[in-house]
Amino acid sequence: MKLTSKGRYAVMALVDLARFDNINPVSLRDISLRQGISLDYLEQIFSKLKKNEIVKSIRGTQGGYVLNKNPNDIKLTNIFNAVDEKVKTVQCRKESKKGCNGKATKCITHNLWDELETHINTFFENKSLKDLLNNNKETRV
Amino acid sequence: MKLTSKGRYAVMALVDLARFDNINPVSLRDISLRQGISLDYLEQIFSKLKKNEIVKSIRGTQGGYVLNKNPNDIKLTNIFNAVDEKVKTVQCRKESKKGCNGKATKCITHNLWDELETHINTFFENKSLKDLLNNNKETRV
DNA sequence: CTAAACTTGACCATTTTAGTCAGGTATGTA
DNA sequence: TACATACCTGACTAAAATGGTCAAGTTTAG
Repeated sequence: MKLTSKGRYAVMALVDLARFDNINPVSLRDISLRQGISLDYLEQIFSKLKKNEIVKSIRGTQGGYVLNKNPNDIKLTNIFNAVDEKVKTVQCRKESKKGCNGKATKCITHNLWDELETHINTFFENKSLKDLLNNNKETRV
Repeated sequence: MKLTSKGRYAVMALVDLARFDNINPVSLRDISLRQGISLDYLEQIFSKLKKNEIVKSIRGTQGGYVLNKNPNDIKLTNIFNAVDEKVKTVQCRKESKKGCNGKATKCITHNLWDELETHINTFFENKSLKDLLNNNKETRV
């Protein structure tokens, strides 16, 4: 059970972005340098963030990315959904007519995994980019 | 962010085991049939559960596995640790002298991932095999 | 003495991850 | 108008993790 780097980088990059975009659009090159994330990889990530209307892009010299919403309205859920970081605890999904593992009934631990999934997702839904900014200011060296 | 089948199967198998081992040792073949998990794969899993003293084995005909503790004392944490299902939200670990991503300081979202890890682990620490048995009886069809 | 069940370790195909690479296109500035 | 900077897109890939299988045992009840 681990977080993929795509999800982690997306959040790191957005926190970085949120700290600088009051002044100017922030270029991926700057984020890449500050956060130590490959530029090419960042481009993939931001392409998805843009499709999901979390950021806006400004082309040309002095261009870059800007947040498309208030940091308070960008939840971790939104970010993770955008980059396909999904919480999956069960293989067996609702769509399937069968139960779990090809059985007719739900597997005996089905409720547990549902509960776990909800538990994690709740955490993501309650954390916004704003929270991270505040948290970061407080604990920053 | 997904649960691996090793962790999921381990819990399923133990719940199954807990329901039947009052009478006799339970053979992996039976669990395999009831839960639809490959016998060979179950053997790998139970080898680890045994090393971690969660189950005991009884060899020979009519042999099988038995719980080694009270279901109330077997937490999800114990099971997951046994089969190497670990919750990993950060790459950067405490042992490393460097910060995250080779930087000198902690990455800006480090606290977040630590918090998430704690959040998930708390869930695992508070759930015992006994809870699952009860829950299962209540909701079983 | 033999069948049922545990034990161990090697092996492997597939999928996912975590990127790289190679080309573009748009636009502000000199 | 040139050109540097930055976004944009899609193909490609090495390495790791996953989810097992296979083979060859050992132990013990009946």
